[in-house]
Amino acid sequence: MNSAASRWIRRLARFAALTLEDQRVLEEAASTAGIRYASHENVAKAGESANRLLVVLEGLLYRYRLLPDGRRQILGYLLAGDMCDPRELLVPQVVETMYALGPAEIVMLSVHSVQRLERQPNIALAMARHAFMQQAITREWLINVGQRSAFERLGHLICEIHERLAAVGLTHDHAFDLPLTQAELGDTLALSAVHVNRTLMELRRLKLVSFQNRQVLIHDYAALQAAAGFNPGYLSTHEVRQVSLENMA
Amino acid sequence: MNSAASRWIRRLARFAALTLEDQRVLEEAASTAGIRYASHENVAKAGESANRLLVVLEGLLYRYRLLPDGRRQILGYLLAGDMCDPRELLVPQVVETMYALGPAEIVMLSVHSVQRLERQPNIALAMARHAFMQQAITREWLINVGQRSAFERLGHLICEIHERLAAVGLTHDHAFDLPLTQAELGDTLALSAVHVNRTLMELRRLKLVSFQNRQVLIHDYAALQAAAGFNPGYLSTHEVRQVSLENMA
DNA sequence: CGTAAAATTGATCTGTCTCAACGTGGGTGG
DNA sequence: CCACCCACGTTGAGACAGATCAATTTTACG
Repeated sequence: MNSAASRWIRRLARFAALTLEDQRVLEEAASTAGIRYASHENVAKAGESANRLLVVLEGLLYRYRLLPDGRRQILGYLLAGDMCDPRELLVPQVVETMYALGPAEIVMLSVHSVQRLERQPNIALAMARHAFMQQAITREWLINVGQRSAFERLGHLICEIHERLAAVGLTHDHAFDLPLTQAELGDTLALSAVHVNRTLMELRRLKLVSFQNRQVLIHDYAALQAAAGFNPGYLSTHEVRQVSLENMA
Repeated sequence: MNSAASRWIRRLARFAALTLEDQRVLEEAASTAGIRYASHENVAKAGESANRLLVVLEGLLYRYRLLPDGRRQILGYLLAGDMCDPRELLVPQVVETMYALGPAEIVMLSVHSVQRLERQPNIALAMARHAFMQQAITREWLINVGQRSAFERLGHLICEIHERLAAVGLTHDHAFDLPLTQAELGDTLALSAVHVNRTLMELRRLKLVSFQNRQVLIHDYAALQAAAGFNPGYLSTHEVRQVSLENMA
């Protein structure tokens, strides 16, 4: 299974068991709708009518909000395999926020196409759980920005991205590509670019992570997780085996 | 219409037109499931199995997360008429976070009961849109905590709560009850209680808002909204008339 | 009334921001 | 193929919003 829809299927399969038929339907949806390649451009602007649902096959998009005076907050990433919440189609008039990106391969599903997908119970369940996880991520970010120090924030974000990319096979031995600027990391974590820089150096100095040439290299994942207070539970909604095991101990 | 379910119905009606039959079904769901009254207590703890859906008929609950060292972030409020996202029932094992409250009147809907509700298309739509709005609120909070000053944050939160309470008839001429402690406001806005206090006094000094005896009094709503950069668009998912009008101008 | 929680006030400290300069690498046009 | 350039990263110094610590007053309530 190495088609364009491969990562998408792989991501959804983490949230519900998908039959071969389900997978075929997903492949078809991905190929029917036009594939678009975009680079450093807004994909969907706030205020447009929301009649297409975005799926990311390759690359990284993010959603952000600009305040009148230029301050910016990045609200979430869509990594390869991620898709928007089907509920966005229930709000006819406006996309609440905007998207931008590095080079990426995306699919815009029509309302009709989404309806067909939702007729497959497993797919519907997987999409709902995936959307639910994205909500959990937003909450985690709120905790991050609200309560954690710059050091913890950055470490936590790196752990999260690592887990999410690992789930679709985009990490190789605790290393992965991250085409983000330090300024963009700053707008994600509500830190100045300067302070992101200093914090990254601190992480490197402590031999936890290095980030150079858009490549993240985690040297000591356990220590990083501990230092950042990272707990991956919120990223998987049904693999709760660890928790159950703990409860039995 | 002044039953216990009144505010709930009123809230949902903002997101989709409800027939009399729909309203009857909601009333029934609210009365069938046991009504519980709780005060300063956790309603649902993280880790419990998620087999009931919470509806708030009266009072104020909030969802929070505690970090190991005692830091706390409040993640969202459930005001009178609000309910949890039906998707929470799709994650069988754990409630991701916890709830706590002031005195409140709540309903715990069974899975069965929720399924019956979702068989009514209008209700299903209203619930989905309501849940979608709650997501939008979380994103707005992320922007709040990430980008805005203490002064703006507090003003923004007050505006938001005012709008949400007004939607269910719990404001009287720009005044409303808010049974929150300054420390709780701090944990909501990621500020120390001391600084919340000082900021509240600043708001009062500027004749924008006063907050005394758990009563909020907005003296100049227009000026407050302007000072806080508040735009209520994210609270209503289908009343987009203003935007349309702007677009035509 | 008494007592504990909440609000208020003052003094001091600090994480992070801002401003400003400088280094660096990769793409582009001459 | 070189020279320039511009976005990005790095470094230093100083400033400030908000935290922390520590009283003191006020309010809610049994």
